[in-house]
Amino acid sequence: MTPDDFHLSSFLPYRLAVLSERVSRRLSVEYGRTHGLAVAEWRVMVHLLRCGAVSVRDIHNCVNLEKPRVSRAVSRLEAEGLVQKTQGEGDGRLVAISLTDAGRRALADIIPAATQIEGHLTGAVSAEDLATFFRVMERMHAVLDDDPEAKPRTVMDLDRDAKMMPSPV
Amino acid sequence: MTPDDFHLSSFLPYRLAVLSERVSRRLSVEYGRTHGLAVAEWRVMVHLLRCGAVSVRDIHNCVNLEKPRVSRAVSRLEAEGLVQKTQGEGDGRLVAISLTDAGRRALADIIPAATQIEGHLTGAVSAEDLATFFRVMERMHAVLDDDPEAKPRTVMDLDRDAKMMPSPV
DNA sequence: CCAAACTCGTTGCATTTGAAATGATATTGA
DNA sequence: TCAATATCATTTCAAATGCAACGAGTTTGG
Repeated sequence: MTPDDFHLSSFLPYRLAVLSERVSRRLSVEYGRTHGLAVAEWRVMVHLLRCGAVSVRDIHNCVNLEKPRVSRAVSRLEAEGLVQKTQGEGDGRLVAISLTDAGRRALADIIPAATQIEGHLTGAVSAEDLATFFRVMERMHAVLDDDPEAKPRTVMDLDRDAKMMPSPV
Repeated sequence: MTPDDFHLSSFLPYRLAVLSERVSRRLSVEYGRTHGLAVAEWRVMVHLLRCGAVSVRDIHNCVNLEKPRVSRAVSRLEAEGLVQKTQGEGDGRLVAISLTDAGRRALADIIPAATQIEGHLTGAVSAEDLATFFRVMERMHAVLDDDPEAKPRTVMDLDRDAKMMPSPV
């Protein structure tokens, strides 16, 4: 365990960061060039497509973005007419955020391109290896779930992955 | 391929980003709390441990950090006495950056802890699955290598991973 | 009924960030 | 030789980031 044997390029956290950042950048070239979106805005819009009118807090709890970041992303999207904010029904604090038609059109444009990029990446490996890949990712998440020093997963990520886990009693 | 079927939580780039960020954060709790280091500083130091006295450009080319970020990380490390800068020998532009004894001591302290965290993550899966995991990562990198829109890999990452690839003619 | 405690979205503020510009040095080519 | 070009590290500057604080609204408990 000599420190001298330690290589950054074979260190798991580093390798994850490098691949993730590279993939993320490649993707943002796509929706950045075509619609001027940044990562936060992309995540917000995709979430809205599935969940309709939701609050800032809800988005924050689902797509791994800090609250101020969601708030500002929504503001930008509203300024570009891709999203609309309406005062919440019962609770006066909540804001109901939803896609506009223009927003839906933008997504209809971007999602196929995003899916295609994902397809290029996943298409290079067998279905079996890909399944193993995601299983390993889930195992690592599970390790972090048990680590009090790690930040908890969002409900959404947990629910999604938990479906593949043995039911926790 | 209806856009409505699109789930963020099963989208590869998103999943990579979430896991990577979670792992990275967990790790930085470690070296942040014990030695006040940020990610950039950590990467710089680890690189110096292996490569001795090198230039800013060299670090930039190896550890996936923008040049200004390396420059600032080095300044901070120098201010804390973990690193020293000396004027390059032949070329007056270059700066030779190297670890101080205090820097080596700090690494001797941090690396075992970092390795342990990595071990927790990798220990949760079989060696075979882990090998598949890394192989899939390399395949995805290879896809991006062929994509003109993607940012090229650093020499170091490329060399490391290329070793596992069929020799390119 | 109302004050304390909580939750919501936003904003202030200090820090970080990266692209482009800068100043200094090296290299090239005429 | 010496201008033009290239490379190196740093700095500038505008934008992004995230923690903490805030004001507004809601719930709770006495």
